[in-house]
Amino acid sequence: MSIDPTDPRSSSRQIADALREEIVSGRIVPGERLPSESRLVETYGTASQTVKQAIGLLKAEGLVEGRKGSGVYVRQAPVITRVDMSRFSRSKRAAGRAAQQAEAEAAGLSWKQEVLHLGEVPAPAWVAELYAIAEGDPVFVRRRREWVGDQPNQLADSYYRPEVVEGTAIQELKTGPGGSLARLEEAGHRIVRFREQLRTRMPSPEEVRSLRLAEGVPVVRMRRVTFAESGPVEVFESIMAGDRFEFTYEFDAPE
Amino acid sequence: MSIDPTDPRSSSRQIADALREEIVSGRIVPGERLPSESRLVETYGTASQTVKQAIGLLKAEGLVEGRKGSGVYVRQAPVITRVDMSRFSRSKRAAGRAAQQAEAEAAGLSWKQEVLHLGEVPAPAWVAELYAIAEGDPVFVRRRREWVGDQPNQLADSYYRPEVVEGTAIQELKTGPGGSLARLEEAGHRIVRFREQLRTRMPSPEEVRSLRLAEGVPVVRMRRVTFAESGPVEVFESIMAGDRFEFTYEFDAPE
DNA sequence: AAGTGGTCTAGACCACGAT
DNA sequence: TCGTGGTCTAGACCACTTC
Repeated sequence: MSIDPTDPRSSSRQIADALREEIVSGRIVPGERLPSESRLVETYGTASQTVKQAIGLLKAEGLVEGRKGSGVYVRQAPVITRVDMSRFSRSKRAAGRAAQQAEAEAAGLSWKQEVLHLGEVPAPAWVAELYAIAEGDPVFVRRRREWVGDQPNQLADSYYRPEVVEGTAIQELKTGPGGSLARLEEAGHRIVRFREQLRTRMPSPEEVRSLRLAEGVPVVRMRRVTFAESGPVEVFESIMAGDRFEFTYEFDAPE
Repeated sequence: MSIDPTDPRSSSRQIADALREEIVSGRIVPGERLPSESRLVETYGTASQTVKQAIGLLKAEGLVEGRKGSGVYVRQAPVITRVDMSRFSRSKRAAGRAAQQAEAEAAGLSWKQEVLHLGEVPAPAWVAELYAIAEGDPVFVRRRREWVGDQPNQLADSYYRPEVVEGTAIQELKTGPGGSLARLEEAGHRIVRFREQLRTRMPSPEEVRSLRLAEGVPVVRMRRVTFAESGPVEVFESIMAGDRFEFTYEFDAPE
């Protein structure tokens, strides 16, 4: 229970490893407090900075989180939103409320979308490419933040060609029953196909703030293209809290 | 170009934000060195620890990496492996070499798999559930590490029911042309469907070592079930370097 | 040999939470 | 009021790279 100077691992690493072992073995359970910094300084006989660094390693792994004035706690597993292909089914759309909303409410959690921006912006390069327009050409964007319970879950941007959303509720605060896809279909764009692309990375400080991310939590960037028979009708990008989503895709063996 | 004590941001945060701005604006390009710590101490008039902490923030974001004895450098964008559903196509399998290998070599990079373990192990709970056997029942596992160029890319485990792989090359170091799926089909298990599940999180220290991950790089955990008509014939789990993969799925609009 | 980042010491002060 | 983590100071030593 003390630092071994012959160990090739640094002191802070030895302390971090010992604490991690306490956590993964279940001796300190999620929600429980770690020994206080001063306690750990006594235990290991190092400077307080060394203990702080050890705890910093565990924070960066997403294992613990500090609450100032209170202590360092083992993080609880968050509620996970399971995302799969069925969320776009026409039948769910017909049922009115958005699939994600129904899912959250079934789990006893509230669900809401907060509209952050609504209007025309210059098309980013990747959006322009998909719509075969020039970068900077005007596109209509719906930018919103989704909440599940009292936590922001994702920052989502939907881009449309202006002529496609002209006169539809997609330009309004509320898109109405069935959401934007229902409105697109009403406007004659029969939805036939989706393409989703996923990446992960650490968040920017701005994203940390906006999604209230704990330290050591990555984000997923999802980009989606929604195709009607005529071509892409919706281009979507979302930054999602990496610890609150799981993605499932199922497909037949291709020839 | 100095610390503003009236700014609500901490000193280290102000320094980190200033350096990040230099990076995202392109004034310091990928591969280039940040000003040295002592230089930054002069510039900002803080203690060296404060500069170290600022740089620590940028490391945790995956923006920069330290090379000891040399400096702190802006990270280069790594080579990205694009993973999509076509990698399982029967025609590619028939062509012999694994799809990922062909892709890497087309990009001028070597590709190899290093077999880490081969043999029976007690089934983890999630594997047992998929195979409808008891946790701890024996399953045959192929554990390997995949390299693209000189970098390890993923740690992959494939689990099989022992009677399925009995007498096949799946039990050997080399599974032969077309890989394990080709062998399963030869053994009469016609592959009909796949289900993939993705999550992201920060890596354990063990994973950092094994995948040679830089600080601030998350991992993706992919789980896959491969179905024959009779049911699951391969259960797969991979820990993938989050900065070296992009996942694409395409599917028809479900009813 | 000089410069670099990585780690550590031994303190200090502050804002905040719990009591 | 006291304990807590978060931030900072002003150094030190080491391993390593570069020259």
